[in-house]
Amino acid sequence: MVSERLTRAAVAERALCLADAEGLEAVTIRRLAQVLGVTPMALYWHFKNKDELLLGIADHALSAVKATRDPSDPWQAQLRAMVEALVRVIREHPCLTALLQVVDKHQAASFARATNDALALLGQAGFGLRESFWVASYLLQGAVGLVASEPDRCPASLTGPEAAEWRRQRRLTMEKLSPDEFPMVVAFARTLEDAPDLERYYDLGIDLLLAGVEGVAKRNG
Amino acid sequence: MVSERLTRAAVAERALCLADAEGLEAVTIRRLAQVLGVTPMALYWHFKNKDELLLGIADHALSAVKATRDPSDPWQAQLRAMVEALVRVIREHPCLTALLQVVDKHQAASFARATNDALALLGQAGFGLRESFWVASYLLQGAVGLVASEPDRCPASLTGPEAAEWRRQRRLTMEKLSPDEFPMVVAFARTLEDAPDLERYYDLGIDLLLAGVEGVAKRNG
DNA sequence: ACCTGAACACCGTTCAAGT
DNA sequence: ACCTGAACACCGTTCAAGT
Repeated sequence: MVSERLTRAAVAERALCLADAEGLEAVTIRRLAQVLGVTPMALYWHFKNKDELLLGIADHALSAVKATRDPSDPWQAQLRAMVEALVRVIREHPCLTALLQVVDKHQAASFARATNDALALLGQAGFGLRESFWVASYLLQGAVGLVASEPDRCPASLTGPEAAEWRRQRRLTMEKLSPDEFPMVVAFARTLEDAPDLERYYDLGIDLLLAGVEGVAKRNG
Repeated sequence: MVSERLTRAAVAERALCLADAEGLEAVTIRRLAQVLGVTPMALYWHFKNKDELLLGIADHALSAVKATRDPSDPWQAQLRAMVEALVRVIREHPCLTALLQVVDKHQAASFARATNDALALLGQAGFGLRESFWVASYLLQGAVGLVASEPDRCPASLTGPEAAEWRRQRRLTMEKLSPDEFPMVVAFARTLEDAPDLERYYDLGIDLLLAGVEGVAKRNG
């Protein structure tokens, strides 16, 4: 690998690619150093330890969250635009699902930015500060959960044919369950033959998240 | 440690305790073997590898999910009872938040049981099979997310005083953000002085989850 | 059937040293 | 300021061997 001068940003960018391609567990100090054409210990100059490196990757990835929303729109529409922007970025960088569970997100500037916008909007919706923060967490976790539970998602480390086999095995284990004990699951397994409509999945998911906020907001206001 | 004869269940139980007390990362084959008073390789007789061990722990913990619900109640009430039962168990075993992200849940019998019940109920609510499964995923991820984002939650590895210091540091980093750029976050940080009302947090969270399902169901029906 | 001992290829991290 | 080399205490896992 080419070994130019390292930068925090360059290291984070490479690590992000590696994590999206092969899963977060592929991002080891030693492996990443090898990809960067450098000694493992070189990374410790730019990041205090592995936790800080992971935080740097998350911060780097989350900085791409940009909601195009019209401040004159009602808060519901603006909130939806924010959630859609968030889901879009997490779909582009699936390693964020693992990353956001592992790192202390509140230390990332890009996360503070998004939280701040959400808090402002939820204030308009009639929530107090504490409630707003809880609702914002619900939305973030929901967005992460949607991508993590995306139909047919398999470990990032698998190649194309391996992934197909993985899905087949998954369907088979569900189909082989006792039809007396688990009739609904067995019936559902049969629907897995056809590829799922991902856009419908995400539309429903985002609807669920926002309908939750709107339902609770109405009750409050 | 006492070294009686090992069982799959006994190993899973011990591992669950260790994971809840010190975090899932404390559950290594070697560490667990030491706690059980046995050689690391002994565990490989009962579990094919570490993934299967983690699945066993999750299955063991999830088997405690028992919703007391009245079949004559409307589906909304029954669904709420199920979500409440799920949240209760995850709160009792916080390592489930990490565990359920890592393992292939659909291979766990106790998970199939809960999924089957949820699918039946969501059918009553007017959802098709595929949609029901997506909604069930939303609820599961939501329950996990609620516990994972519980206010003031800190790494399980920290002891009492360490946890307090961790929370103090966390509040300080948020308070020190630029009040011009992040006014809402800085204002929120000040509310962190008082201990949060966890029951209000979980009530709101569960309301959000169910309001989402009810809102989308109404639109469909 | 159930468990051990030794070995292998990995980790993250520290510390002294080089330029 | 930026990076290297050697070393330490950890991992999961295999394989042959013991009872």
